[in-house]
Amino acid sequence: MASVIDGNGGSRLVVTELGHLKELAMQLEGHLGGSSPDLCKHLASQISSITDRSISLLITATSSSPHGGASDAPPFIRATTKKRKRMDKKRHEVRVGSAGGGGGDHPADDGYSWRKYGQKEILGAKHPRGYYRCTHKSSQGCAATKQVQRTDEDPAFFDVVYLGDHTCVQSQRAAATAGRQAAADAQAPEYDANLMVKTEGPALEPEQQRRGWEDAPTPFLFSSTPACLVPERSPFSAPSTSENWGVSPATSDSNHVVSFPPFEVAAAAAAQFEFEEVMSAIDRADGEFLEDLDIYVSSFLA
DNA sequence: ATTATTTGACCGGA
DNA sequence: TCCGGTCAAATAAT
Repeated sequence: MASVIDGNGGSRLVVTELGHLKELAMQLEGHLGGSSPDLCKHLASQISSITDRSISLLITATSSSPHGGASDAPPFIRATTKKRKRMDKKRHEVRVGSAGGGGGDHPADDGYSWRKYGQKEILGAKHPRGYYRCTHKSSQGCAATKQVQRTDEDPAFFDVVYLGDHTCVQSQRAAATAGRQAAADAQAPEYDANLMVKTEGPALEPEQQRRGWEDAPTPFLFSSTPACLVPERSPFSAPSTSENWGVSPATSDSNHVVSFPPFEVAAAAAAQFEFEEVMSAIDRADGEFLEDLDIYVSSFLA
């Protein structure tokens, strides 16, 4: 495969960059639990900028096609579309309390900016399901999507299902930043967040699935100190101070509910999810993706 | 003016 | 044909 790709300077560069990306990601993984959050941040930002570069390389390579022009879809796009269709999108399900802890009609903010594009009554469910996509879908082609549905049992809780990848670089930063800000701004004395996280990653290799805090059997409830969920552990969020998410050890026996800002939890979950996405995308990159790229490039040289 | 939400239409898969 | 996901025109918000 390298033979054909080598024929095109731009594509070869992308391949190099992807290799670099994977190397950095593995370094990052190695340092994740470690004692150097600054190094992690540095690695993460490097990954981010290299990804940007690769994307723009690909875009220019695709738009300045010698044949056909921009009118009809290139074979590369067609091939990938087919494959994307075949493979299941990753699904990440979270049960989270409503914003403000009370009976608000929105779930706790997860730091990403979403745009609602639909709502449906769901058979057998008491509440409609809202459909949201990333605000940067048009500007950056971000494919991330989420579905929000009020729980049947308790109207104070929502089931949020995240589908697909966040490819918008800026928003993951914004997630962490806005998150800390929101948590700091909110002076509501107490949130009740009953949180459940379930991740299914059909696109992941088995060996990749046991990485991070999602090792725990899923779904699961946090009934004590959520040490496995503190933001520090997530590669894309900066450390937050303890007063931002004070844990109340005194759990009302009602249901082992832990009190802490739902945002921090949602943001941490989102960041972890994001990291999984990046890792699997990178791993896919040197296999399937490069295969597609090779097909695409071949079509121009044939 | 632009950007977001609402809501019935539309479409594809089971 | 039914269900659920998305589109898009109308409408609201900023």
